Amino acid sequence: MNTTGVLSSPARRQALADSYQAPELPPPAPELLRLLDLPANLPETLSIAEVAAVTGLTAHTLRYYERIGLVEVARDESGYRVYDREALARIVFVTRLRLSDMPISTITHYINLVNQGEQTAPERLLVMQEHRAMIRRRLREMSAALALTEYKIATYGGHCTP
Amino acid sequence: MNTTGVLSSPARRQALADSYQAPELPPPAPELLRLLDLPANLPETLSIAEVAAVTGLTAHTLRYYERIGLVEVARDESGYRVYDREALARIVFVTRLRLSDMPISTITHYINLVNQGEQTAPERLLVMQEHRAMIRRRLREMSAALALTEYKIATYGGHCTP
DNA sequence: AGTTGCGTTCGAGCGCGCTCTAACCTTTAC
DNA sequence: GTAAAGGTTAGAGCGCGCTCGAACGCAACT
Repeated sequence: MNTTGVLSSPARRQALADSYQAPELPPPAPELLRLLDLPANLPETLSIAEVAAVTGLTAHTLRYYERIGLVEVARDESGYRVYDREALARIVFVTRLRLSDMPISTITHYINLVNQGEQTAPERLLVMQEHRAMIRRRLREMSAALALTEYKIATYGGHCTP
Repeated sequence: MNTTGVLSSPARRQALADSYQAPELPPPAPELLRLLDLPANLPETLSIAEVAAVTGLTAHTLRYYERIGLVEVARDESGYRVYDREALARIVFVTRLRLSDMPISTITHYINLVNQGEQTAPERLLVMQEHRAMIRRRLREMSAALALTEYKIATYGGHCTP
């Protein structure tokens, strides 16, 4: 039973699904890109299906993220998850880091530092600086691979010699 | 017994290892970057350890790549692998594609097309065009993640809200 | 001749990041 | 009332890309 009046009604679910496009699974990256600028007209709290709809993650993955301690999610009287703005922000943050291939272990470490308070700021800075170096390296590698791919396309098939 | 005179002597192995830096495993990406411009003074044929030294892959991985059909490698009289220039080029090519996160199944498919001859050029082109689109998407995602990381660094730690 | 080290094959194992199943409960629609 | 749709947990399973172990062979050095 829902006495708070904030849980998802079918109409609301439908509206959310419509306004953010139902996630079609084969190409997952486009809807993940939406994360980089989330719509501002979101309700105060969201159900797990709604978070899944706006983030492009599956409900399974959201439960998994909670299980491994990446986010804490409140429950209603029936035990259903209730994602508030903070929880959603955390999910979005984690998803962005995942998009740049930060290992979950590193994200967990970083979030543990955050939970420990402000005195861990220097170590957090270090984590992010290392991550920046990794991203830059990967950007270089991907750019080189893009050049190779462009070359292959330009030569229309070509052979297996680089 | 080695009657060809091309197999690795300890001195040659040493020289190769010296001239290309022994691979130190914790950060694997730097030596993989070397692949993007291989040194030109390579011998005609290489042993598996030598290929490992110049590519940064492990001998285990090289055997694995051969096992799954990504490359064919000749043997000497004792059954040892002998990598000629063509095999090395293939390994380098595969490694570049892997660096851009092309799945091994796609690489296998592409290489099968190459082995089937010139009439598969159109399909190969398609494969590469799709791969290019994937690389471009990933470059955008990584750039966005870089921006987030720079922001975190600029605000020195910050919170878990993006 | 013996030791050391690089090579071979086959097959199992592993770490990561999900992904799914089973069994069960709550809410909503008809 | 009943069925459908969505939620819960705990735990197993999976696909990928290696990675490693075992048992053995060959080669070079001393």
